[in-house]
Amino acid sequence: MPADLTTQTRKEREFQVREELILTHARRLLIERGFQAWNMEQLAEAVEYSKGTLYQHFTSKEDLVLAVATDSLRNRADWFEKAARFQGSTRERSRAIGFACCEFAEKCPEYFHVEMMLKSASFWEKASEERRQAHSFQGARCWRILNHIVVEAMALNEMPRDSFTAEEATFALVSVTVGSHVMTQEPQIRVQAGITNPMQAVRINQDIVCDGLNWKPLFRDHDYSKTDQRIIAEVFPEAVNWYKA
Amino acid sequence: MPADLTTQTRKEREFQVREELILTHARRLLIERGFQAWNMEQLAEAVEYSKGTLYQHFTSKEDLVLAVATDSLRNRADWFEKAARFQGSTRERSRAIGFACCEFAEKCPEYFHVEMMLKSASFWEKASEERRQAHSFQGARCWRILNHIVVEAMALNEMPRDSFTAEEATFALVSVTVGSHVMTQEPQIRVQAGITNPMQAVRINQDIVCDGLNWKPLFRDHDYSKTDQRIIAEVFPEAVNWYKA
Amino acid sequence: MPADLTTQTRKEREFQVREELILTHARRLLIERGFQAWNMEQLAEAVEYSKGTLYQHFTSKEDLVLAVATDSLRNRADWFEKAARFQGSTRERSRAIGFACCEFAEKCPEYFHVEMMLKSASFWEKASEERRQAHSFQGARCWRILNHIVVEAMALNEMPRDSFTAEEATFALVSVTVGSHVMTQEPQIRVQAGITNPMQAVRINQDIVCDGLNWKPLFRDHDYSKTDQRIIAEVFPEAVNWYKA
Amino acid sequence: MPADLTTQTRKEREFQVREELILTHARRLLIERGFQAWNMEQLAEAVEYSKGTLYQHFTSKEDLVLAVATDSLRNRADWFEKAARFQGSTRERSRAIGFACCEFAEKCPEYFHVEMMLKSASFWEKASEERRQAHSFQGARCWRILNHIVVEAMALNEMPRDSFTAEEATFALVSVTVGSHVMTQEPQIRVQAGITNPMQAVRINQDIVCDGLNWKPLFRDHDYSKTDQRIIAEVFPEAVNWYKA
DNA sequence: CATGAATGAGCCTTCATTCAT
DNA sequence: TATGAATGAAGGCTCATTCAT
Repeated sequence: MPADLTTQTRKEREFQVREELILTHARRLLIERGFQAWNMEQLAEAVEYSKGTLYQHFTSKEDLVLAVATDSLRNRADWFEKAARFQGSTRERSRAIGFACCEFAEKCPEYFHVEMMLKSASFWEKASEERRQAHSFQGARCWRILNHIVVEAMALNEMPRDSFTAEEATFALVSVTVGSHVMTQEPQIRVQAGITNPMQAVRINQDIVCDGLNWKPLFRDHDYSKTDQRIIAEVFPEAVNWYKA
Repeated sequence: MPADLTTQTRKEREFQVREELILTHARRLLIERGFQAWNMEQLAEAVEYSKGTLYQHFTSKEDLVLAVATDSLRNRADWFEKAARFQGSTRERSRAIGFACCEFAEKCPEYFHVEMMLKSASFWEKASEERRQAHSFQGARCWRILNHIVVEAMALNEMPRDSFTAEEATFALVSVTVGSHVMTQEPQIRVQAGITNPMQAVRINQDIVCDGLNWKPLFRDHDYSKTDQRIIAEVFPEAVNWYKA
Repeated sequence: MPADLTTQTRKEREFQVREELILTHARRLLIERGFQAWNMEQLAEAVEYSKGTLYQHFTSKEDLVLAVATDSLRNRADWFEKAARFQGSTRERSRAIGFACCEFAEKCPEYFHVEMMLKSASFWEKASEERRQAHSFQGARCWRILNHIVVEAMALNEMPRDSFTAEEATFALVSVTVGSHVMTQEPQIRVQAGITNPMQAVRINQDIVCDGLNWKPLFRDHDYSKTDQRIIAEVFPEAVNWYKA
Repeated sequence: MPADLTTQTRKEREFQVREELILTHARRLLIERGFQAWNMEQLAEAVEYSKGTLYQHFTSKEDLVLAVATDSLRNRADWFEKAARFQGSTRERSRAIGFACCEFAEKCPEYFHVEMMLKSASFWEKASEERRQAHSFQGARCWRILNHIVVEAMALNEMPRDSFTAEEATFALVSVTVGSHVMTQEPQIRVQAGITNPMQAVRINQDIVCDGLNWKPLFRDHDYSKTDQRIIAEVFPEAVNWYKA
């Protein structure tokens, strides 16, 4: 193996490692303080590199934050994929995806802190085109995976196709999940709703929507505890923490 | 009646009028540009008062923005109250509240632009205690109104009480509504879900959740178009715009 | 006289005074250090105002520097105008304008330091449209004044019209003057050319060009010392310094 | 001959070649963007060497730019020398040098972009002593060549020696040339003076000055078109482009 | 000798907030 | 009470230069 090839590979590896280090610390700051309440100087100190080095990886603060968000989204899509491969009925698989959403909220809480930045035009303008596309791509992956299960459910007559389109059903599931996570973060709402286990609350809402879509077998007719145990064991063995809490 | 008392009262009236003027323009800026992309100078110009005068009404930019948000929330609670007085079954009244949510999203779009700020600790720290409480108060009003209808529905056996608690049901409705509004704003989601009428999409999701809660009469068993016409006519006569679109 | 009018006027006056103070110090820095070797912080310290105040007068460092340059140009045009009103033959009046050029170089040396910035596109982009136009306007004034004298000289047959156009003649005078000032600043050239009095050197060159244009009465046929004394006495009584040196 | 000496020589040759490569690209950047709007990184990319290598040739960006300028100046001096050897009267030879100036402006336009930097003390401080001297040396060469022709013209009574000294005459020619090039670059001046062919405008001004110096035979008495054709053919056969334009 | 990752001083600009008038 | 000039901290980003490999 030629020396320069090794060198190249090592440097690339180091570059990758450094980029991940930066992303990790940026994610932490995002979780702890949101977007505004930290600056590139502080991040540089945290990663023990200089500001200049940061800018060799990312073209702007926004570009960096978008990269964090996209990373999270990639995780989510990966979890979605794993969940979609769960052996079971379509409703059981959608349930597995529900778990994936909770896993996402648990492991990538910063995403919800960034979400609104993603709606501001000025934010996107400051990010590089490359990262914009990467983000869209991961978003589309998530949607597609869930949508395919819904389409299959309709094909198998496990969900009626006369009330809602597959897209409406997918949209309902996406909406209730995002909304539940958002609401779950509001201290006041938690008090009023008497929520002690946020993830549980999210999953209940997903069940309500699935039942509302008449996705068989209905939650109110069926005991999903066995399924849940299998999902945890087979798909998210590391998820016990939030599931038990 | 002493002259100075009259003066005082007039001054108070003028103060009120000015405060509302400021809030109106701040709301507009919030809608048009979000939180960052305008400053107190520009707001002062817009209201044709000086910056100093602005600070006689609000202790900081955050305080001002929170006041705008609270105003919106007060509107929402007011609309909820009107909707709750609608003559009809509990499900019909919840439906009226669904209308109120859409009315809110239509008339107070800035609220969604401010939402994230409301989650940042540093934001709340800069607002006055007075406004923080006012905000919480209006939030609680909204919750309570919807919650009462759910409780009543359960009392009347229009919604089963064995599957979910009243709080769970309320939370599900709140979550799906917020989530739907949020998702509805994402261009990519709109494309993927084929959404042309966002408000319609929100209301479909509310129906799905209500059906999921088994709130009778179910949407899939019942034609609500007459109810909807009545809601519009009796509660939101001015809502036609977004409803027709 | 209403109180607020007085106030207004006083504030405006103060604003003007401050703007001039800023320009004066900026001019000094430009002379001493060129464009790069000072920053807005240092200027702010020099004028004993804050950076923010600087930016209430000028939109950028470039805008400020352009304002200095335009001020100088305005002076030049004013001096040109005064010179053009000198009582005498066209050649004598052009001679008076030659004095004005020297006066300009003496009183506004920073202009030559800024000149090249004025050729960089990125410089102009950062200045406000308003100042760009003001600069062009003063430049055009200078040209016009000199050009009119040349045209008149041709009309009176004091300069032949068969060799060069009026514009060519004007351009030659402008070029030799600018070039002489530039070259005069080069220490090496001064040594090689044995220049002790730069202004004198500039004026000799102007004479050479006028003679080259065959502008009567020729320098080599005529003693202009009386004219020069009159110009100094009547047009630039304060110019003695550089003239005597 | 020892092996390492050969190697050394080859390495030296390569070093030279690389230095020229760097200078060539730096000149291009100077022409295209001036001094500020490019950085060492971009130059390194352009020459396909690393930044470190750049710094083995030049001690700083300023040092590098000065080297470019000196190179140009060396060209100018070389062209002056060739022109000075032109067979003809002194005035014809000065005419050939006028051509050389145009050739210089055409082939080394970056020199005019760098000129101002050369006046800033901070620029010179950052360049190496070696390069500073090299630059002065080439500047002096140019002056000397022209000056010798003037001296000779006076010796031969082709130019009167009673009006101006040889140095004054040389200085006038240098000044008008530089000034004409500078003015010729100003868009506004070009418009006002109706200049379509900048080089032509420069040469007209040189003629005016020579006539002003009474350098025989005068331009207005003599047809120089034959001379010009010879100069082009014999001294600057490659100059046709700008001359014809 | 060549490399290019790492550095960090430096700069322009913004804007919420204050306070003398 | 209303004003708006003045403030100055803060922050994103650049880039010439260095030096370990």
